[in-house]
Amino acid sequence: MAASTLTEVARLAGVSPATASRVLNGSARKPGPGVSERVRQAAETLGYIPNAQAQALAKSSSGLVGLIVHDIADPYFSAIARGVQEVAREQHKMVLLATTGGTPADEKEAVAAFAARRADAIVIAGSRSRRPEDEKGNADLAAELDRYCRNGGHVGVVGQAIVGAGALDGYHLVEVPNEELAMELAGKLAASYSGDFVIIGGPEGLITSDDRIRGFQSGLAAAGRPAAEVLRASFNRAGGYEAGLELARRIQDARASGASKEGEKPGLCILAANDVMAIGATAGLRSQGFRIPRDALIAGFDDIETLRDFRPGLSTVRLPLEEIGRLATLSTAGAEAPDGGDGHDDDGPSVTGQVTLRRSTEWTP
Amino acid sequence: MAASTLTEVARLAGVSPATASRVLNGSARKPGPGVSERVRQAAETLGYIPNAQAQALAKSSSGLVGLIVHDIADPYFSAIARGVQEVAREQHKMVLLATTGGTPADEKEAVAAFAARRADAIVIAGSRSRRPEDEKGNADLAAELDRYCRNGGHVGVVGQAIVGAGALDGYHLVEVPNEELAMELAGKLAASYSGDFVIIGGPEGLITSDDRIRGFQSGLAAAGRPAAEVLRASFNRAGGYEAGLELARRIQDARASGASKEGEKPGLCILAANDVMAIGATAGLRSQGFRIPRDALIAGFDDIETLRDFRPGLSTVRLPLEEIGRLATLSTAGAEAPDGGDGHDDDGPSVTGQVTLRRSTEWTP
DNA sequence: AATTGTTGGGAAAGCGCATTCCCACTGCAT
DNA sequence: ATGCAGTGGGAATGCGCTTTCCCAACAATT
Repeated sequence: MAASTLTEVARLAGVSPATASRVLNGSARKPGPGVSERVRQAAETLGYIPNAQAQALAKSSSGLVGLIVHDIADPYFSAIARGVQEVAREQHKMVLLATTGGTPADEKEAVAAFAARRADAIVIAGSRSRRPEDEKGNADLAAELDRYCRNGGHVGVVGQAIVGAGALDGYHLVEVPNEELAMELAGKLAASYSGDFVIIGGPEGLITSDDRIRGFQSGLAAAGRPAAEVLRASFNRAGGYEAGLELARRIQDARASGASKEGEKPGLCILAANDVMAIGATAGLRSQGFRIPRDALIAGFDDIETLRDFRPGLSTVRLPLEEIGRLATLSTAGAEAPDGGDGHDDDGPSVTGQVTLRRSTEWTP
Repeated sequence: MAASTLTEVARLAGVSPATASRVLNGSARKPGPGVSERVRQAAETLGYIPNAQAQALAKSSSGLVGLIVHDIADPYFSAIARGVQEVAREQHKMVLLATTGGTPADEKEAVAAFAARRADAIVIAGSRSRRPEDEKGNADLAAELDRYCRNGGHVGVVGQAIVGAGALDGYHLVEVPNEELAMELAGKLAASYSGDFVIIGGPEGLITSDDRIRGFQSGLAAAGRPAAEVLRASFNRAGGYEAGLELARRIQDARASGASKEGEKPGLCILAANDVMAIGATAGLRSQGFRIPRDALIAGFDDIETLRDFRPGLSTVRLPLEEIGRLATLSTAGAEAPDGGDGHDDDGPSVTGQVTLRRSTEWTP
């Protein structure tokens, strides 16, 4: 038994398919009450479900919004996804999910797939990369997105503009002031802690990571501190863990050489480029017997919800992730904010975060 | 500029649409090499992207798999989602996401939407409910799913069968032995801890929660312990937190009345129905000055990845969430396992978990 | 009473593609 | 030379729906 069609409903109701379509789906023309009732009845008894594919084909609008993330199980992305999903729901759309691990080639493919499905909008979350080996991939991705935009698509971009994309309408950027917030965080920490800083960042070229690192450094510089060393690792918990092990080794060395003493003051303050790296680093340090904040201070970035109960409380920058997802999706919805401006998309909505200091950076001599 | 169509490509290549279709999409008939090359060229220069909607309409198979979760930002669901996504990717399908908060009415709607999009499969994760107020909703959901199945759809169900669904082919259950594992966990804890137990569960009627609670109780009973009291709260961090506050109050009372003394032994062992509730409860207890495991032991369920670095390490039951998502999706893929059986779907694949004891339940007198 | 709107409904033309026929042509055996 | 299977390509139909256009019936206007 195949699903029943509009035509069958129409036949059962004794009307034309056109009329059935008008009553069952929101049309401008409302047929008379008697006819409407008959059609609705027929649809009910047949268990009619409109074929969204056919509808999309006929009116060329699919009610789909595509979402591209690195990894849906990463709490950073799942929080954004929740926001996207919410807005989609409000707008009676469905979200199509693609996870790419951050590989531009995969992202390009995802965009193509979304374009093939004629998604009304694409939200692309997750950091772009500037690594030389990604250059080709980025160019391809940009080209694919440009094409999508030229064909009337809207893309909501989280964080930073697409590398190499044209200045097309259709792009809507939700800016996240990573650098400024990182600077603020570093500044606040520098005010209360006088020791060394070290930064744990993602691979070089990952824009979000680089922005935050740059912010950390400016914050330190503004406070009259020397630039911090930057440890590179993968932008996740595992990367943080490795970096944590490396730092544990250094603290041990410093103590062995008498440059620092246990219990005196924390050997260093670690600035991690995101929360999960910070947690990973903490785990790495702990595995070597070090404790936070006794032996080292540490701060993260994002304020991941699931991690807020972590002990000691992780100092971080709270980012309204869900809101970011919402805004990115809303911005694609066509309803341009009526700001009396140049007509151009005025850089889209922008969000801000909030430096949040907790126990992990509290040092009481 | 609208996206170019197959017909345009065909015209540019000087062939018929039929031929163009044959070369650009996998058809049984392969046109000659010269023609193929011309068509491919034309497609390239035009930036042709096939219209998936039209393709789906023409061959009635959409390449879509629908995923229903309560909340994509919940690490339990996002882990499953990752598994689903992986398999979908392997099979060159896309996943359509719907979040419902667990409301049967919303889930029914999601199923209808998936059916409308002619999704090849639906994976429904997230606990069903038996609450009386959900009865109507469940029946509707079951009816919708049944209809979807009868129309040839496949649905992968995580955890427990759909309440009220018919015994149709098309349903594929990935069983999770919640009760057995909960029993095992409770048993192991009862072996090393002689005090009182209390259970923090989700709302009554939530099947996953109820199964686990039942398992806890059997485990205690098997160890010769009295049944534990069950505190009901919402099945998330907030619910756990509230329950934690309540338990803090009780511990305080017990101490005030001299029934228990600080530092003597943990006042009780808390069995939470999932990890996030356990974390919430821990936070609640801590907010009142209590510490784990000094003042109370606590265990969770799921072994959420993000929570593994939590201190003290949370005793829990490790569930292969990602694998569960994978299996649920794979089971819908039509390739029935060739088990020499009754031809029926042999209960589908099943997974198991692993009791994992950590510091949160370690009591050293 | 004749004309002009106005309304409610149907017929038909796509939307972009897959696919089933059908036809012209080749190479081979007869 | 005639018949045949085999091959590469096109014409046409249909997937299920929306929408424009058209037509009949009726009410409202001078």
